[in-house]
Amino acid sequence: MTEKHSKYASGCPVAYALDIFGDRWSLLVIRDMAVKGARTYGELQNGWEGISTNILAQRLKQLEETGILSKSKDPQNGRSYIYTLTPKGRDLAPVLAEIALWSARYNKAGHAMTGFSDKVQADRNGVVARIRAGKLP
Amino acid sequence: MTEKHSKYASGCPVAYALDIFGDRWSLLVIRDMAVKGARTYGELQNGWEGISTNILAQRLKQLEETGILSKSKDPQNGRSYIYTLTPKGRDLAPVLAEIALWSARYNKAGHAMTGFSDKVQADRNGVVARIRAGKLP
DNA sequence: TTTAACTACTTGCATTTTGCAAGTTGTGCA
DNA sequence: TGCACAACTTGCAAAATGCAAGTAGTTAAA
Repeated sequence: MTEKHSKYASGCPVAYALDIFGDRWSLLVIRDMAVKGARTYGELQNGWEGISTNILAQRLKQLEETGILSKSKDPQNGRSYIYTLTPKGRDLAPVLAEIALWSARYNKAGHAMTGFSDKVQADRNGVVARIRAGKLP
Repeated sequence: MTEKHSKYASGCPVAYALDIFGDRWSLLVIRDMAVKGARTYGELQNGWEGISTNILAQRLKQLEETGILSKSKDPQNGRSYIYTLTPKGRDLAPVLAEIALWSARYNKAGHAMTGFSDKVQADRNGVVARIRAGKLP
């Protein structure tokens, strides 16, 4: 990471948020943790389409620095770490939910993965509440 | 533009959305149009912190291609064009609103600009409805 | 108790994207 | 006819990204 983020801070709430997750991968990392329950580096890396390992490491570091997630040693497995969303990270649930609703409306092509869109369409508030509580949607 | 978007399409709704506005500037362009009523190239360029002119042109083109906005000649001024959000673009209002709510909660530093956060906090659904209707929040 | 395998990264380098400054095109106005 | 405005385009340097390979600490097997 060369920059410390917040190059563009302007006081605008949208700009503040985009400073933190306004890139290609950050929200996907958050989604994988919130929606799919990914907790380790390996789960995040092999979870999907394919983020480069160096970019994943960089994003995890940034997201930790900005308080979206925290990192701790796995008590069960000494060679593994566990990444967990903080309340600040889990509170992005409504953002994920609204994005999913929007995509469900306009992406007529296949909606695959976890059926997250379906869940949100069926019970948006329940999904948000569960993620906020640290549970799977 | 070198890429035609959708490099990462995976069927996931979040990934679909990020293909369209998952970068540093797209959502800020949409915000300026939806929240601040920006309609011309010049208004978008001088609106804020400073997007490069070539990047702005590229983003407008991509957003037009993906159906978020449309471009037409200004009947009042032959040397100007008018950019307008489509329904697909205006339907991003809930995403903007939730981002603003999240930022209002976690960005203790100054919230400036239009007071969008305040409006959303006071009347989220009203703000969303007005943007969806093509009006200012 | 060496050896292999796992897990989480780093490093180097080529490619792509971004940002900045300057230039171009097509009106409209004096 | 000349100048200014509005919307871009172009060229190039800087930064971010992607890919492949390598490193470090830990565990588990031989």
